[in-house]
Amino acid sequence: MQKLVRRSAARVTIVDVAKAAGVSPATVSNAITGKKKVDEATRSRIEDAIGELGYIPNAAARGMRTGRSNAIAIYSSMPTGVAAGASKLGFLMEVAASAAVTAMETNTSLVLVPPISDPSQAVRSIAIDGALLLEPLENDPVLDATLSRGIPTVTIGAPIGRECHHVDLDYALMAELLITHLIDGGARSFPLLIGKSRRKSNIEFVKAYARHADALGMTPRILEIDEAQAEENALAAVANEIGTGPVPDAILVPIDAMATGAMGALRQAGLRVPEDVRVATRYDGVRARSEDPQLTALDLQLEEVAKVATQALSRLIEGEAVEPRIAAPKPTLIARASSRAQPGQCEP
Amino acid sequence: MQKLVRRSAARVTIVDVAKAAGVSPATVSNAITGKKKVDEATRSRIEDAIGELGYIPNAAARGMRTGRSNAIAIYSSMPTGVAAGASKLGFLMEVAASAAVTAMETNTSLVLVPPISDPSQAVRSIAIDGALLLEPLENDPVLDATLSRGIPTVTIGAPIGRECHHVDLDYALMAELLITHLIDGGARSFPLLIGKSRRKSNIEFVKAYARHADALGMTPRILEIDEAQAEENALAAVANEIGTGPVPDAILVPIDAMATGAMGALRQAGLRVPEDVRVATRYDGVRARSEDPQLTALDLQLEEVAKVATQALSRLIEGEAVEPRIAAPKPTLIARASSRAQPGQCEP
DNA sequence: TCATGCTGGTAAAACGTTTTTCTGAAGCAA
DNA sequence: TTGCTTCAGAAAAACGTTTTACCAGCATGA
Repeated sequence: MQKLVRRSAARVTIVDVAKAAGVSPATVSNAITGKKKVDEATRSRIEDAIGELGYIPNAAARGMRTGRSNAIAIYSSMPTGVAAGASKLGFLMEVAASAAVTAMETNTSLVLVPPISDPSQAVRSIAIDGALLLEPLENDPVLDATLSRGIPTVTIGAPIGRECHHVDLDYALMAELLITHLIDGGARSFPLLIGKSRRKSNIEFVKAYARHADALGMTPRILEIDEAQAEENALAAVANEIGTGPVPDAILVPIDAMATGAMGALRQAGLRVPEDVRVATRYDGVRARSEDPQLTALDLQLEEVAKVATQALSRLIEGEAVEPRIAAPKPTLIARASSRAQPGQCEP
Repeated sequence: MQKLVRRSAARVTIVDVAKAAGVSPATVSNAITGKKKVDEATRSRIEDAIGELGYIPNAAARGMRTGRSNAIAIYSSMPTGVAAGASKLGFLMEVAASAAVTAMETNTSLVLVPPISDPSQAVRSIAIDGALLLEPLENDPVLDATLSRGIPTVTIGAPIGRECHHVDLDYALMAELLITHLIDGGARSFPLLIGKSRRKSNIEFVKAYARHADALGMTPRILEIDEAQAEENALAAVANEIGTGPVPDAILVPIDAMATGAMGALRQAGLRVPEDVRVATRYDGVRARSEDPQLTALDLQLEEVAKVATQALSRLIEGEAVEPRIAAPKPTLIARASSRAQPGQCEP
């Protein structure tokens, strides 16, 4: 079995090109970057030489001189239990895909930083011009790291207790859409399963839920779950909820990994969805769609969200003035079988 | 509305640290990288100084000197119609997620290169030590670019007509699993919808299909579709197929975007799945799971595939000898409603 | 005593660009 | 002629590391 061997490609540098074209390296640089005018004749000689020799600028050297890397990173401080999950897809990857496409428009590449290990470590020693950060925590360590290093940062979802450019996801509206949908369908007694970490999304959902519960005269049941083992913990919490009190007529469970767990608990208890209990979640990912029945969720327009975030980051990197708050597109409801209204449940 | 302003963080360099610790920059470098022994006392002085000053090595400068960037890129030459699609997820992102996690284990970050625009351009001017490439084409331009630059490359799925390290996805087995599943369920007349690009996956599926058709005495119907508009083209092709000939009892459509199109065509024709026509696809992504009924597909174990690919690339970058062919984990069938056997279809 | 080797360290070169500063030539007006 | 400006380009500095070559001191062994 033959081994392939690595070619040790005696690198061709800008001085090789300069020699071949009979000019100085500075002129070659100017011809390439277009920062200074070079004569048409010399430019074409240079371009010929470049083609001839197959010259490719050394990105590291360029980056060292200019202080730019033409790369941005995307981070999530969500534990892998949520961010990854069954097929490692989800929120982070969906945003990343769109961000990568948008970044490429300004000749920037996107570095994917998986949500593991020491985040401040992950920020060090990666050459990036800026960072996108998903759903920051209060005192988010990644945000600490990027901001203290002076790296332009845009968070997706507002940060808590500090200033940072962010795309302001309208969590209040998300909660409103889901809660009124459940109520409109007849739900009168439904708990909220939510992450216990201090994130804007969790906080806003709790707030909206509490408000509606109050207006409805419903005893609020807020089950706060550790996101690290989202699915298992949610399953246990729902099983416990069902076992101890009256069976709820619906469950609001924004985080999709927890929704999977909740569905599991309902199945185990022999409860039918949506006939006995109706379920709604927030993120319309692979989990929501592959449940049986499929879960009602929101179209968060993540593609657009990622796009505006990336564009804002781009401008920030260029040193342009950017409003700290960037509006996000409005989410819309995707009603699916899991929350279909049940006849006879509709009166208050 | 207040504007946030970028801090111009007067960078602290290795010579600042050296001065503070009363040693030379070389010694600081040695202390950090551990490449040469430095006395315990001096090392701790250096570490104190680093902490004090908040020194962070400049990745670009380091990269320029060492020729390493500690980053790998992942490319796909699939057109966006397939690689991206409805929610921009899929094959590429699933592999990317796992690759990112694996890469991080060797302190390497992963650069996500979206499948757009000029691929050879995308390879230039990104500082990477190696590349992963999904399902290469014959004469793949990305592969041309990386190999000609001497960038260590591992493809996922074998390349065609040239040598390159690759994880050898067992397309023949994939085809076998799906085809025998359909046949075992009673299918006797089913076309193959496949991409027309020259990729190992397409070629192997055609080969296996032809072989089975021959053994079965079935007239082979191979519909080759342009992957660029996969969903629309597949819909049209299936609509045409149904309209012109006898209605098939199944459809084999490996590429998930095409499966979505096929399902659409069947719906429009008023044909039921699986009662009238049974459907099976290959990649078990969001498309397969969100169809109604959900599509039979394969568990390709992409997480593991990405892991072994990334590890092999890692070794390649380190200059270790790596076998050109890396075995992939075996795919398994995930039978779902879309291909459920129909009573009365089982006799030949 | 001398050669030898080890240890912990330094000075300086090197990496490949971009940027700053400088220069010579040409053009033009007074 | 002189002085001033513009232009295309060159020389050299600079970016922040790592690496190479070297050195002084000290121990070791013959």
